[in-house]
Amino acid sequence: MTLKNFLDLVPPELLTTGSRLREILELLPDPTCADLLASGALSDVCYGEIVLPEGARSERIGYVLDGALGMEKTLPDGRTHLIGLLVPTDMYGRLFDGGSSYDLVALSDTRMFTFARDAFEAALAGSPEVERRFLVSLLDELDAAREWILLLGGHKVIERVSSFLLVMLRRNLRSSAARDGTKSPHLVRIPIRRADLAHHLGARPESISRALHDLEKRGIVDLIDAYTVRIRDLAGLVELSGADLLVGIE
Amino acid sequence: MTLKNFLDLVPPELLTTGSRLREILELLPDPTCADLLASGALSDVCYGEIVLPEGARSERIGYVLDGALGMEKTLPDGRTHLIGLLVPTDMYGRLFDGGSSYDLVALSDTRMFTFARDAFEAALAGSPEVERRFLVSLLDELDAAREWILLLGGHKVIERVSSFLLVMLRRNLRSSAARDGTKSPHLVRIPIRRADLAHHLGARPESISRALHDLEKRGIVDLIDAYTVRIRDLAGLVELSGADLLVGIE
DNA sequence: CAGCGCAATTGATCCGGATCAATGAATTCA
DNA sequence: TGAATTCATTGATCCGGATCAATTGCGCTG
Repeated sequence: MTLKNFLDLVPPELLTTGSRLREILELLPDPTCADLLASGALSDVCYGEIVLPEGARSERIGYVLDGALGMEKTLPDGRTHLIGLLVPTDMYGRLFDGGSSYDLVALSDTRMFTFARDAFEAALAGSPEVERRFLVSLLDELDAAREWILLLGGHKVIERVSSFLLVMLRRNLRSSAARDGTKSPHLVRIPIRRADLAHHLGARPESISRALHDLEKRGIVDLIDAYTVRIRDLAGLVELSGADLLVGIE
Repeated sequence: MTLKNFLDLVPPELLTTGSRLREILELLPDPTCADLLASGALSDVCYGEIVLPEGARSERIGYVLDGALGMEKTLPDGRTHLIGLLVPTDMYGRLFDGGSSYDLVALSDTRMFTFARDAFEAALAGSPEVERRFLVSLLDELDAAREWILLLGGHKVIERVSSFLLVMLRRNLRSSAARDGTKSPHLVRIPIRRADLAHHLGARPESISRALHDLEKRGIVDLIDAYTVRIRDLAGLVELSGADLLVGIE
């Protein structure tokens, strides 16, 4: 696998500013980069599959291309909690350290590109510059977690649903940015099922459904199908979300 | 300020395994360590004071000695959300990067020890070993954020209050560990006011109060005063919290 | 020591969302 | 093509916690 092959494989809109991966790849000296890509491989999983169990030290570092992965924590009494969501352009795999404290589960059929962990670590170790870049990507992750906490802080379900749509919209914009001056109507794809979304937002599927249809009745969104929403009134959505999740959407 | 003076100043129970600070200090070569400590200073703030406003690039790195700081996000409509809590042994100050996306606010009268940011960065830059250590401390922070998400996922207020008490208990134990075989009765100090705690747990002060007194009626805790709780039935508390936040206790 | 002010607690009421139950839409399979 | 399965949606009811309104308790200050 060469850098060129890789760039062909990965849809270009997934390698723009949204991700640190491209920056990292381009900072690497040729031989290191080749080593890293040589270890790369495509991987597909189906809904419900456990990509990486809690505590396991992953031998592969992954980059989500399509679909969605959930960070899922299982409580002793058998219940589970979703504590995070990985969508295209997100990476997973804990470097330089033990396993994570949650299962990584596919929340829809998902395609990933994975690298060998040791090749990745070698690449980072070889360049302080790159390691610094990786550190910043960790800070990003921390921000994402904090944003999630903020989202969960919205007491009413409709607030949380609005915030969620904005988070998703922003991610879409970030990854498909740059090209297409054609101000495409704000289409948001919800990559997971109602039950999982409800779970993620600390609510029940019925409440999510009602909230979405409430938003539609208010003229703020159109529901295209269960997994697709068109945003008609961005300002109204922001208003409802209460938060400043607008950041990054002009 | 020398290493010895510093260690005298800081209560020893705040420099045990709970914190990465000691590890970092001890890894540093003497001159670097001296430089770092030379830049150190004590700092006290009162309830409500803003330690570090959103977006500001802090010139000092802080280490909380006593009290509590809150990471507070202000929404455009004026409401605020607490998205994190810093208690003794926690550090703050974003290295190698811009400001954070939240205000840092004192939630009680708080004492910190602070270092100059450039001295701290220089110390890290001088040693990959130390930088690696710092990276791991970031991973810890990420875990803490995820734990908080998990806590907020508990739907009932009594679950969240129970989880909160367990989180606090564990932190106490971590920092006062090692010495005192005298299994002190599990005393938990709540370092913040009811209103802030409620805010933090996504509830109202009245609900927090009722939940705590409910716990007392069930014989699970004794309420010593508004800021102190004795845990009588740890297993019962864990049971109620639903989560596995027991990790690290006993 | 009395009075003030703030925070915590307790009480009463109301509403959002969980829960229980049923229907509708879409996909799979015989 | 029709039955079975799986989700999403809609409807009805109930409860936990928000909200509104006092009351209690404690540290300060006059």
